[in-house]
Amino acid sequence: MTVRIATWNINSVTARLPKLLEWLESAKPDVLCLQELKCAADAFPYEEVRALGYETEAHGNGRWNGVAIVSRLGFQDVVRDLPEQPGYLADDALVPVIEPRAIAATCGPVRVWSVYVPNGREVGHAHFRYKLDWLATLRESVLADAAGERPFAVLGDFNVAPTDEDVYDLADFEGATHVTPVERAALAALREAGLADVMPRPLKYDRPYTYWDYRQLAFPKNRGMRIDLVYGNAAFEAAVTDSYVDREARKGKGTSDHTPVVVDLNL
DNA sequence: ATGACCCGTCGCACGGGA
Repeated sequence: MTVRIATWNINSVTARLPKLLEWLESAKPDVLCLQELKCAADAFPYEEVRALGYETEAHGNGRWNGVAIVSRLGFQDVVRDLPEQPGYLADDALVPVIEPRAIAATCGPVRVWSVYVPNGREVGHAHFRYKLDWLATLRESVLADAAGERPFAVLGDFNVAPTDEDVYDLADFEGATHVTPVERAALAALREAGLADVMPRPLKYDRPYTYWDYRQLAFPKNRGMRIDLVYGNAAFEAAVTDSYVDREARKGKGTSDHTPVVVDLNL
């Protein structure tokens, strides 16, 4: 069977609902991993998505973060949060908060995690340490599936550009997060656990960027970053027939600042 | 063409995004 899997940081599923429905109808993914829902799980537009033939497992608590898996292949073994997922201790908080940044499910022949890795804010910030801890915990969480025979992938907004080629101008990122050796080492540790970076085709220009800032004409100027990634195990990678970044979804008004990454599989 | 930030919020600016 052919299976189409995609990931999209949608930057508010409420604000993006017309775009989401339009994209589901045109791209027809079998499984779509979403990040940055910015809504509570019970506020997800389940009915509108169901009308197009999809069920949803959502994990969110309101204002920030939030992840979901939308599937027309059903759900088994849904897991919310990474096992041992670290929380974030904000400056004015007494206890760390476990944020809704990860959800896993088996959909038909494939198991996926939809992840929204912490941003890190600034190198040296407590949020940066949180980001590294979070990625290390992600690695521990996927070891068994990564080594398994079943097609498996981690999809989402990793908030790390894996190589210098994955940002429009390295000089603009001097001292910034998303490109540091320690963040990239955390991705390398995921690959060493048995996951491969499934590289998508760009549909225009030479690099498959997935994010362009809203400001300063970043999209028309193609000042982008590749930070939305698909990390698949050997069985997943062997089944890939195509992968591309759907930059069309970034055009016009009322879009997310990220655009979907699509992977086609023959299983 | 894709055009100079956008999201949610007990807001009337601000934190967060990257």
